Amino acid sequence: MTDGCDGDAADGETTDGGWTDAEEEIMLATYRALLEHGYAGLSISRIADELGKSKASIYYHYDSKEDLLGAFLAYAADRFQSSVLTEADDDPRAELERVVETLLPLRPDEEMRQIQAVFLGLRGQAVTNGTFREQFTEIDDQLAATIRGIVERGIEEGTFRDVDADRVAEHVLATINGAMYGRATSDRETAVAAVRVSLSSYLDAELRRQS
Amino acid sequence: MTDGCDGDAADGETTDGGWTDAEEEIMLATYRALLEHGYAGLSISRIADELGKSKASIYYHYDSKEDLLGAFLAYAADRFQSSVLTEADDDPRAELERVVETLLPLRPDEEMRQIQAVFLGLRGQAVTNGTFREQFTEIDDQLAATIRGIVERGIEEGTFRDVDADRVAEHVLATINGAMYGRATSDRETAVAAVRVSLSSYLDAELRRQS
DNA sequence: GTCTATATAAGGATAGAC
DNA sequence: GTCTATCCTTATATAGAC
Repeated sequence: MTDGCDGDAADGETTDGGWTDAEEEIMLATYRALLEHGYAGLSISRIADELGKSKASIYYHYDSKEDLLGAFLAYAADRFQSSVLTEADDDPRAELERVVETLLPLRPDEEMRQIQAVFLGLRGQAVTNGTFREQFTEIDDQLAATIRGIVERGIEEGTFRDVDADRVAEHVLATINGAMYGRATSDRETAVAAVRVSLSSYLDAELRRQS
Repeated sequence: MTDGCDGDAADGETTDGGWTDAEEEIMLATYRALLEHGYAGLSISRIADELGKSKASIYYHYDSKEDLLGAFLAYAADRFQSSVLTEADDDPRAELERVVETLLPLRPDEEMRQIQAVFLGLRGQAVTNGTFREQFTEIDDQLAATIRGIVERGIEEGTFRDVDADRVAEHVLATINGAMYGRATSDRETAVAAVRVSLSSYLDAELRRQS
């Protein structure tokens, strides 16, 4: 990578993360290009068009397309994960429900639909791209840890039964991912609602104290 | 499409489906090319290399790359679905477990891993490709119907409780898809086993008669 | 940091011979 | 049905001016 997450706070850097203004503009242009053309149709030319600058200016900031895409995935993952971690400290069951609603909203707004579409478009490449694969491994690891943490807290507080938190977390994550994936790659409109209902009743049955 | 699923049994057609020998060879070459280079690296040249023939010979059979890919997805879906439908008439709970084991094997052989990798690589394109999207909608519809049918049979036979078969089916499908997807696009090796255990205990709790 | 111009390769697709 | 040869477009990436 040309630049990216190094610590030195050079001029023009924004408050969050380690992205210069120019780099962030390129990331946003990449996002728009992905939305319009999908991963298969993504090119440096397209990104440059969205950016309103020349192709060469992109190569000043990133050594190659691969480099740029790696940086973009890190950028997107960062924003994706922080959107999930916006949680007040409710009771664990409500917190769990809010994580589900965040990742798998019953009525997603256009922005969420787009973010997930872009994300899943990239994730499809992880089948054959090792760098992407590593990054999505980390993303899922962190999501699973978040869910597991909530379940563990519920157990400690005595709100939940003494279940295997890891199993529950993996089940919930897989179900969310599967429904998210289905929503983004098919037109089975009623599926998500059915999964949401079933997932909630599963969690109630699995976690509620009197079994 | 140039040819494909029309009914007339022209010369050179194989027993199953509506594929001529030449077309099936192209499908197999496409499969190998996808395995080696992934969707992003798939080109007519690569397919021709795998086929051992010239690019032009492919254009004799298919009008365009898009045409070829549509045919390939239909071909792959056909083989994928028939692999799931290989079920003897056990009791419904065992049949359910075998569907899960087929789609989400604890120890997948290399062939299954490859089939799923290719499949998910294509599915990633359904985010932006309407034709693919329609085909995956149909695939998921049929998988859901298969699962739902087993649950309904169990209810009729009195083996299962009177649950909402559709909800259970959508839950199971989403969980399977999510775990399959995770396996193909990340390196979280223990996740599938955890999901399998959790899914089995969910089905036991949800379906067993005395609630 | 950004531009124009360009090198070089690969892509999809067709023409016409066999 | 398959081949070679070719057209045209697009892609990644670089050089060198400003």
